[in-house]
Parts: sequence; C-alpha cells; structure tokens
Amino acid sequence: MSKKPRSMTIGALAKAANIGVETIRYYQRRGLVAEPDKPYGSIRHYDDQALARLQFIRTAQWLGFSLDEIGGLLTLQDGTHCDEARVLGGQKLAKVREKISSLRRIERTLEGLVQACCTEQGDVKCPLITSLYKGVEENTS
Amino acid sequence: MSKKPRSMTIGALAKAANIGVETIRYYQRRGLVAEPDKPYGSIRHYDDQALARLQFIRTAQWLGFSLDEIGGLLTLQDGTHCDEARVLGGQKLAKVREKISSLRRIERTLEGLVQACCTEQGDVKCPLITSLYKGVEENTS
DNA sequence: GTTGATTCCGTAGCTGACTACGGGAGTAAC
DNA sequence: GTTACTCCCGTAGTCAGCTACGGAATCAAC
Repeated sequence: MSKKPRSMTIGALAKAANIGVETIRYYQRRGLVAEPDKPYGSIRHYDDQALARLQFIRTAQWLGFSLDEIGGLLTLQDGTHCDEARVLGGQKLAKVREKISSLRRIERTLEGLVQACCTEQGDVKCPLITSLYKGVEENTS
Repeated sequence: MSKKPRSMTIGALAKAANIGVETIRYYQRRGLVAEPDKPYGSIRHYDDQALARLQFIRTAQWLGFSLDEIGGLLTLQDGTHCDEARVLGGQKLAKVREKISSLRRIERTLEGLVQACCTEQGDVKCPLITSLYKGVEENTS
C-alpha cells in the first residue's frame, strides 16, 4: 500500500537494476521487456513493474536460463502454468547437475596435474604438459 | 618402436581427431597447429604429431582453457617450464572451484523452486515464477 | 578418362549476449 | 539561456569458437 509507483527514465531504471542502458534497449528489441509509450515530444518513463521484470531476467540468467528461455518463462508470468514452469526448472536442474559433475572431474584432474608438477620437479618433462599430450583419462564429457 | 608415422590427409586427420576439417583449418589460422609444407602441385600431409597436437588442444579445452591460453601452453611444450605450467594450472583450478560452488548454489535454489512447484500446486501463483520476480536470495555471484 | 569425392584458400556468416557510435532531440542545473 | 547531460533510434562492432560457401585443383575408383 505504501508503494508509490516511481517513474523513472531509462537511465534511472538502468541504475536501479544495475544494468546498462544499452542492455535494456537490447532486451526491448528482443521483446523481453516492453517499451512504454512515449509522450508526444518527450521521453519514455518506466515504473517498478519494469524494474521487477529486469530483476526477473537477471535472476533467471543467474540460474542459467538463456534469454530465449527467459522469454518462454515470461509467457508463464501469470503464474497459472505451474506445471510448465516446473518442467523447465527440472530440465535446468538436470543440466546444472551435469555441469557440476563434469567440473568435479575436471577439478580432480587438474588437482592431480598440479600436484604432479609440484612433486616431480626434478624430472625432465613437465607432467602437466605431457598429460595434455597423452590426453588425460577419458575426457568423454 | 612399432609406431609407423602415418601420413594423413586433412580429412583423415580430422576423422582421427574427431574434429571438423574446417576447425583444423581454423586452428591453423590461429597458429595453434602448423600447416605442413605442400608438395608442389599436391596436397598437404599430416603425421601423428599433428594428431597429438589436436588431442592436446581438445584436452586442454575440456579442462577449461581458452584457445588463447592453449596457445600459451603450447609454447611451454618442451616441458622445461614446469613452474609456469603449474601456475596456469593452479589458476584454472581456482576458477573451476569457483564455478562449482556457484553452480551448487544454483542447484540448491532450483531444487527448492521445483520442490515448491510440486507441493504448493493448489496455490494461485506459481512459486518458481514468483520467486524469479522477487529475486531468489542474494544472487550476487 | 570420366565421375565424384577431397583439398585448398580466402572470405563471410553464425550464435549469444551484449556494447558502442553517431547525430538529433529533450531535460536539468545554474 | 547556455551548457552539459541524458534520451532516442538505428545500425554496426565485439568476443569466442566455430561453420559455411564457392570455385579451382587434385586424388581415388572404376
């Protein structure tokens, strides 16, 4: 009730959302955020809804959604498509878990290589480099 | 001792390395792999060393090195710059660990959202979507 | 010796997510 | 009322890592 719908220029909006002005325009071109009507001979003004939408985009991006996918999520914005949203979220979750396990394997491999570099210093060949040539384990991910 | 240095066309090399021909040419343009001399009025031929180099690149890419960084690693290929290689590997390792912890946070968040979608089905608003609008926790990563 | 695949080479296009530029119009501060 | 910032709008450039195209030369099979 205490929310007065602020009116912002695109610059203020950008600052509030911590996003570049050009990035907002880019989102407008992609159809992710609306371009409010421009008063005749004046400048466009944005409200808190526009800000919320930008935060939505940022959060979804942080969760690993692409801008296209975010466009899809935004069409579900009325909140009545819980099933679809859950499916999309579940798919993302699966991908995130894949990435994590792949990165864990990479972590272990790098750990081993850096370790080997530390210990086998006196050797002729650098174990990290030679391992890269041999191909570290099965890098089938 | 039993290794006969195979002679391959670029197509065979590509197949052996499981890389596209155009990609190999691209690596040549980037200076990552050498272009062997072309016999007068004939075709270039590649040997196992070229194949090894491509495998090096693929493995290093899998470990998260960019092509520029791989170029750097390749200048250390004589194996006498163990220190430098170790530093580069250590830096990569740190970045990999950062990515993992960031992804773990994302994983937990998504888990929670998808869970909420499952349980609060009867509610009016979809919790995943509304969470995106609110901004899930501090997404300061 | 002809057909059909490959190679060669330069250049151009693609994807995703921005980021920059330029020039005219509008706005804010003093 | 002038200076200096900001907005508007379209177009173009950036980055990484490819991927595609086109036309001539070469090779492999029959």
